[in-house]
Amino acid sequence: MAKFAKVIIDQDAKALDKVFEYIVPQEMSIEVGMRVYVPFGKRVLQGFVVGLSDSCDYDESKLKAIISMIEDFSAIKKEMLELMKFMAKKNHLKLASILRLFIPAEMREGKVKELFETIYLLNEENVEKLQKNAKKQQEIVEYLKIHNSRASSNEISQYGYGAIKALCDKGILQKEKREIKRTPFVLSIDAKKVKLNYGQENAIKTIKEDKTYLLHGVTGSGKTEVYMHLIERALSEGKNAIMLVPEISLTPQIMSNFKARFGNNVALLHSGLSAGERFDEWKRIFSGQARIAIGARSAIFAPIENLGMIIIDEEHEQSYISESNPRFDTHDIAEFRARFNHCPLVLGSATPSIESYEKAKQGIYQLIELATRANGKELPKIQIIDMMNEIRTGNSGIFSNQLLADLANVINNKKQAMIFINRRGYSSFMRCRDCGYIAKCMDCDVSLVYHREDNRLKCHYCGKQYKVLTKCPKCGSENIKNGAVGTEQVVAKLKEYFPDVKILRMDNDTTSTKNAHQKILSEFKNTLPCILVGTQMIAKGHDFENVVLVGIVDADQSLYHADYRSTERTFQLITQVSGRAGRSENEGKVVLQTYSPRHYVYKFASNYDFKGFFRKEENIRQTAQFPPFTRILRVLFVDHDENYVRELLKICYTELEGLKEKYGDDIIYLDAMKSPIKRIQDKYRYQIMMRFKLAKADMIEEDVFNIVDKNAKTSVFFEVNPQNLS
DNA sequence: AGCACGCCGACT
DNA sequence: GTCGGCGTGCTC
Repeated sequence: MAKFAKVIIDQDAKALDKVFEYIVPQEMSIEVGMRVYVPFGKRVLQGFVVGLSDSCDYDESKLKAIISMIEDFSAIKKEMLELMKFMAKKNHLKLASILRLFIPAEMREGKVKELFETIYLLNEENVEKLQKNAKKQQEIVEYLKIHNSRASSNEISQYGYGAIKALCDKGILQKEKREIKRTPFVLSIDAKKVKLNYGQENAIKTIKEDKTYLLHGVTGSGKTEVYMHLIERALSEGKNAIMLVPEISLTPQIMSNFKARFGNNVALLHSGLSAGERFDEWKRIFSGQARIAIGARSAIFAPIENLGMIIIDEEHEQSYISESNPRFDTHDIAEFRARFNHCPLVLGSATPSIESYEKAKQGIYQLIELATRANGKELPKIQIIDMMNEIRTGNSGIFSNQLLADLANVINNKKQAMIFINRRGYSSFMRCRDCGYIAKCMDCDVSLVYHREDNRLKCHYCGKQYKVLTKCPKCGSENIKNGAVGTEQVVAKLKEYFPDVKILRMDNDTTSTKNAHQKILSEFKNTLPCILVGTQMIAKGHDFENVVLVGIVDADQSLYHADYRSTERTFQLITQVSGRAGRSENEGKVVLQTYSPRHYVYKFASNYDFKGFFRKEENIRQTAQFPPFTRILRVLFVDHDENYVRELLKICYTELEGLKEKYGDDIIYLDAMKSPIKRIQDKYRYQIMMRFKLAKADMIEEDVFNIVDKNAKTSVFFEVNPQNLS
């Protein structure tokens, strides 16, 4: 029996991000991976046993003993402990925050953040008890007075735990637990058997080795059927599988297909599950009752042993990169687990990411192509409309004459159309027409977006809501209005042209509840003629046989974003959206409206020429020295205290500049700046952006981590090849 | 993260 | 003097 245990305390603080050692009581049969209660200072905390040993590195006389085991089994399996080490090194994350990804929130005592939130209420009667010199406390009270006498704990935690506690003791603040409810998802089941074509058969035969495959299949080529066969084969060999899909395409259709095929062998992990349901699914996987885990990003952490197949569908999707809290790329995790289990990893997409396709080109991944559609149908024709030309000929509206004519045609034939808009809310600012003032969020340095249905202004970063302004706070003018077009306005305009036609809207606002999503889609399915207006989310996986026209209102939206991936994203978007038209015997058409019709992305996208696009884009990235030929590292400093972050930024930057001498032109770029959104949730954000050549990238990264770690007391986040900068 | 310790300004 | 706020440091 081992005498000492190495324990990681389950607290997300930088100062605690190390291994603590404890004595294992003689009668306790502790195993690696178990969760335990340990004495820590004056408190009792939860911890993870990550190692056992007969010797200890710390002063033995100061060691305390483990109090008890939380469960009598190892919640963290060996593979996951290895994964923890890998992630800590690769993404420079705190150990406890990684371990938390591996178990459901339900299991962690009092930490079910998603479901509970502590709210502090101001008790006006006791305010006179405030002491004059208690500045922090006064600030808290001020803050609450401005915010309707209520605030969540993370809104006011900046003022210090001590001050909050003092206020609670005096009765000036009252604690309240608020529950956030979730609604479960309903499944309808219908099984389908499809005959495979040659390409599909070939793919299945090829995918069997311990390596990574890139499955490039045009829209409608039947990738899902390939996935099912691969999973089936893994099961028949006594092995298990994980399949990842983007959250947005976790549609009832896909889920019911898998449920119908694999029954109770499947555990579905999606955001619609309540904490309890999620825990139940986790337990089914953990105990081996469920052998297939299907879900969004976080399902890659499912405690499945003996993996025989890992699949990432729509591998190019942004959502596979976690952009908050523990930041990681799902591809890396999947790669790790596949190699650990010696099984195939399949990355599937109709529009692979440039990164992945480049790897395939270099032979790191094996490329498999599905070039024909399973139903043998042609892809819909894409017509590009030059909107500048429309303006020149006197049409300054949202819709081109061509699109209007095609829509009229669709309606006459009692068919359906989808109108795609490239962004939610569509920057509907509230602006003063006299002085130019724009309504902004108090805590985040961004403009508020006007939402018509509840007539409110919302911050898309922190979710805070404000009443609509009737008077400009700056100049007092009453001439203050919301500008620009959004999904709502497109619907309103369409109603003017086609007053008798059913027009549905689907975006983040109309689908805040899970069932709303389904309701809109089934209404669309059953209405002829009908127009569905929506954002990104109508681009994914829904098959509607009566859709014969897809309109892309403003394709350029994602194009001129200051982001090296924006062209790639535009290509993906167009391909994706176009795939919605003409799914069955009806011939489809796509009308693409743009203000820059000569941009190369439209030429390639309208011909469905992925390879041509890849060659062009690859060339540009290579000459401009962008990923995948270089690596971008963003170091983000976040803190309530602006002076502190700025000071920290300066110190780190100066020291990082020293690396230039060491690495010469392996460092292409280094600069320090404010984050594009300077403040989120009242925390200031500054960043250092670096770009370096691949050859020495790992070494440079390591040095950067060390330099920043040495200087920083608070939260610093590292992101490799960040997606969107905010 | 959360708790103790200790310094320092305000006030009976 | 002493009460209590707030910065600092430590937890196996």
